[in-house]
Amino acid sequence: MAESMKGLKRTCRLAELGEGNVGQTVTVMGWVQKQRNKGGIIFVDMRDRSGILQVIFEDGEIDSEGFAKAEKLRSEFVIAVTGKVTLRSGAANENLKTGAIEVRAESIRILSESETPPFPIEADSKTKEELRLKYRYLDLRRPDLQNNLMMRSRVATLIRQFLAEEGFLEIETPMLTKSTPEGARDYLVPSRVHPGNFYALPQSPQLFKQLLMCSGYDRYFQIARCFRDEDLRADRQPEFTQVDMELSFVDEEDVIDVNERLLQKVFKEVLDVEVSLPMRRMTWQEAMDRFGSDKPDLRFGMELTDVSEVVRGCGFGVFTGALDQGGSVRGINAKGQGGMPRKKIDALVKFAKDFGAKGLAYLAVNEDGSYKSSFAKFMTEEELGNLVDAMDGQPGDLLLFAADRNKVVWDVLGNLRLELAKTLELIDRDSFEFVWVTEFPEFEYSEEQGRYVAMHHPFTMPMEEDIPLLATNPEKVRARAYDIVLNGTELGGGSIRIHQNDVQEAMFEALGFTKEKAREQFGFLMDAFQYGVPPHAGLAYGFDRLIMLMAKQDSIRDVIAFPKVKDASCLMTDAPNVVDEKQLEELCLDISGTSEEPEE
RNA sequence: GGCCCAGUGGCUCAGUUGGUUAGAGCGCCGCCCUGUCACGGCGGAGGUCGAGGGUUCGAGUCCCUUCUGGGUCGCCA
Repeated sequence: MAESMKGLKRTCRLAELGEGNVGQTVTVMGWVQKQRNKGGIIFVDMRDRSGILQVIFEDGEIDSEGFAKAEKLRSEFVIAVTGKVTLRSGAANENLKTGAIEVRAESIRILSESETPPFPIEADSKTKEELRLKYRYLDLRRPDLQNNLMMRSRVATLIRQFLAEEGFLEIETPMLTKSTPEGARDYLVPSRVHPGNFYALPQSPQLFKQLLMCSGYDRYFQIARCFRDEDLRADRQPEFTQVDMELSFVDEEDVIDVNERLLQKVFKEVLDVEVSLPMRRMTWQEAMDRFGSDKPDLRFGMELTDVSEVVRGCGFGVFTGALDQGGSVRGINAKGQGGMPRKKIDALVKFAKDFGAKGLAYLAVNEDGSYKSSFAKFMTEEELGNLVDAMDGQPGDLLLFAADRNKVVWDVLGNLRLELAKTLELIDRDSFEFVWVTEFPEFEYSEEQGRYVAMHHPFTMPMEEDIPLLATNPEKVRARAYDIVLNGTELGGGSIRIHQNDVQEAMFEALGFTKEKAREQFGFLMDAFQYGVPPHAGLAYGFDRLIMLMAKQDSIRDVIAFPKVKDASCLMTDAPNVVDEKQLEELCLDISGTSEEPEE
């Protein structure tokens, strides 16, 4: 039986009470975490988003009707209790923020009863995510998710506050916009008024924010929802949130400066973590050479070493073959892992193959200075010695080598480095290592499309000295693009934008766009640039990833209220789902070719 | 689309070389208990072993297919 809360007003949240409130009469409301009935005395732990508070019902102190209600309380009932805050006469509970006090109930109302929940509502849940997502509204009651979402709100507020103080304007851009086939797949929305035509949900507000610069808004930001119809990962959802910004009359240093101060403030105020400025920077080339990744995790070492010159001309065909093809031979030194059993090494080889390696050469330096190696027989003692020296191999070390095209070598060793760090527990979970990665390549070659595609996007300004290479040597062009990387995760990225027509045309040409195609897709932007465009630049953060890292979670699902699962469906709402025939007719959509329909 | 992992009472798990009636902890239900807070005591209910097929005298266990969820590669300008 649900009672009304008429005439009652909640005094405060549960865990906002403390020893300073002793003696006050309060009215508290919340969920029953746990009822402990000792016979003539009943303890009830109440829970809300602030925490836990113990309420005590003592026979005689509360009337018999009230005591009877307390007896029937079960987990997740919603109750209102009026009573006096007192110091506990029994032992304090040191595990509880409110552990020194309790509320002695004088009256109680059961505002809502509850079925037994399908899984316990508690921190550090061991329940399968599948079930928790089906009952997400219950999962969201758990303290860890509540803390994550409260942190998320706090960070969003701080970002708004900081950027407003820095002169940024928060401006919204459309959700229903135009499909741009470059990049990720779009989510499409059929138009009823224009049968056969589609809006696209934005992959990012990129073009609109550049137009806002054209319109003179100077400094814009938005906490924007973005959509990409690609497969999910632990850190990828089909809809996600960007902190998106764009600035006029600035260069890299201006963008980096304001963002470093933003991150410093957020980490200080939310986590009490001091981020020292300026943050480290490295070029893309350096990041790849040293860490095999454009988002290096700097919490540990184990850097890559290029041994191409050391092994050139040696007897091992795998090494020399890679060099002959224009590739490289690089290695990492797993310090002290020389005793790694063969089985584990084989697992590493398999791991490497998953990233495109044809194999993984290894050499263990035994304690007596001899070698155990998959390739020693192909090389002379001297060649081996030089190689081990180049890798700083000491007795007890395990040296791992990849030989292939640079891209494969980086990919393999970069991932191997992360894998080893994880299994060898080299990573300090409490440290936050920021780094700006700069001077990305402007293009990468797409085998699938048989042309160069923009690594960032087609409006990214090339480095001035590389502009002449656009037409002749696109793969050598470096972009004025920068990523902010935290602990091996790409937190955000941005670039200086092209604001000159001739450069933009050269870009489109390098990308294989015809004038017509460029006009068709980006005509409005090109037109806008005819009417006075300020030099501008910007950056966008993956907000979910930022919160995930700050909250020390492994998946952005843990910092998103209602996330989707791997196949982009929602276990709670069952979206996406079939729609009425009538809706399809209005949209002139014929789905008879699909086979997803239930059979019977 | 490929590869890997998982699926056994409400939850988390155990279950041997295939062999009686599939177990445990927590939760749930009932009774008892006036200082508990992982409360305690006594009693009890609750299982198509994800689904389908196959091998076998016999399948939770072996084989095939499939579903669900997770990780990852491809993909994600």
